[in-house]
Amino acid sequence: MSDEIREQRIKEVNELREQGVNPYPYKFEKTETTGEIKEKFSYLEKGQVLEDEKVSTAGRVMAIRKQGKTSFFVIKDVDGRIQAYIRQDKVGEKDFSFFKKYINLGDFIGIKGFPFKTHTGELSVFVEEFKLLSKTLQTLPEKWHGLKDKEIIYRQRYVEMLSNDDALNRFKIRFEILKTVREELNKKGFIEVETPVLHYLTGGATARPFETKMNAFDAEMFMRISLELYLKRYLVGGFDKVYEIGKNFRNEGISYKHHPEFTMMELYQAYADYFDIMDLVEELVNTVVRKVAGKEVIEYGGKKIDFTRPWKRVVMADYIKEKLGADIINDSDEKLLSILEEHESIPEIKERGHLIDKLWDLVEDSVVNPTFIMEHPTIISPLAKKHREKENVTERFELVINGMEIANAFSELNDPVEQFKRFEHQAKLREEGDEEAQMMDLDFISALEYGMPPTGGLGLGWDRIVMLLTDSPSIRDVIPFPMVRKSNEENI
RNA sequence: GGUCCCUUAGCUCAAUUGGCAGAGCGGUUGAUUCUUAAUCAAUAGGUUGCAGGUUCGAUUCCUGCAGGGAUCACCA
Repeated sequence: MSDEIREQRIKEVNELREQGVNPYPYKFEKTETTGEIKEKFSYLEKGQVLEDEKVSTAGRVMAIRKQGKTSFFVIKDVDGRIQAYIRQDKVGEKDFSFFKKYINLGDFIGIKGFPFKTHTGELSVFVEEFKLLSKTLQTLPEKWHGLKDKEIIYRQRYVEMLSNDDALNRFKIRFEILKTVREELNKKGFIEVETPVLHYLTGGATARPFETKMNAFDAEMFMRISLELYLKRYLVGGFDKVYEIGKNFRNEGISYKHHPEFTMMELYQAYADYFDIMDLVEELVNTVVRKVAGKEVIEYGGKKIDFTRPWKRVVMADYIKEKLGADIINDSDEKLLSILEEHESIPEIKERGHLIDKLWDLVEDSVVNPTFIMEHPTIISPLAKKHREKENVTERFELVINGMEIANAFSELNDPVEQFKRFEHQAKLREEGDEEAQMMDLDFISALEYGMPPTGGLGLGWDRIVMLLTDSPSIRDVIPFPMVRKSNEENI
């Protein structure tokens, strides 16, 4: 039982304290990461020793190969792993026997020494001094297969990260992507802003919200389902280019591409239209892919996805007509419904907007390479401006990659009277039982009445980009601490 | 929420038709001064997810529950 090993470790911790050794000391002067050492001394020849070069690093002990008067061990830090070599004749009998007795897999250790390359060519650190930095009481997962139990992986992600190097790397990539996005947008003059998470009204998307309560005002509130309506208020207020990267909360089902709490970026640029935003998102995502993947054609689930610019631009109605024969602009509701029925896809709510959404769902999977799907019908786009030339459609596009909607953007509707009418239609849908329809936000209308410049806006779900760039089959693989059912275990 | 599948040692996995619950890693003890999934010897570690049922006998068959996965529905 693990308890037995745990008891053994606690016994050792107590022994250490009795010997005047703190098993959880305060500090270690770590001057190099494992990666920095590897980079700096990779040029060494087999067997070459650089006794005058001093290095100091620290990390978690991931493997120990103890021998009589010498040991090899491997330490892991955020950069990777490096081997260390300790010998009794170098550190002395007392320290060496301490190492053999008290250093276990999983412990944190700090080492000082010099670099050398073994006879088999592995760059290693020859240990002159070491310090136990933190005792682990738990056993590590199996060293060869790593951790595979999905339940532990999701509930105790830290165990996956510490044992499976690819998990740590996956999350490093996630945050490198977000960092790159910020750098690129900041370079273009966008200002990163914040908006409230708790709303009285939800809007900006069609989704069921999480409900909560604010004690101070004794008021029911919702967690935000989008960032849109508050970000637009910044434009009314005088900001030209803003963006926010933050969590949205949608009280809907979980799937390989859906998670109730997910990371959304929204961006608004005054005086721009949806074509400008198309160029911007194409450049931004392409830059991120090139920087993180180092190439423009990536592999996802064995499939090639080509991010080379320019990306395909397809009118939504044309695409659906080509694939299904349905004309979402001119066909009657009855006709659209009958086509849906042919494909055994019947929406619960038989309102035209839902029929169109359903038809789109049927063809979405056939899009693999980055593609802009354009000109969505007005009826399913309550916040988008009417198309400047065509009837019944908006200046909107969605970026679709590998059957997933990655981004959604429009020339933003800034006519307050028109916006009010669109909200009224949404309100009617709500009354008819569509819990996902948007709520009437009169303060937002009021903001528009003060005037919002012509604006191009974008929403982009970065989790899905992270999936693509880490070849992860599920969004839960790229959300560090995904939602799990409340545990029954008392001691987890 | 529906349907199907999974749950055995800390971890990764076995267990023939329903017939003594096993291995590797990890742990402990010992040997070992260039190992790298180190090696060698010894050893501890189990209420087979939980609760019932069928049976002489259940890890194995049945029912319920819990957790997890896949998929469908809703959604991005």
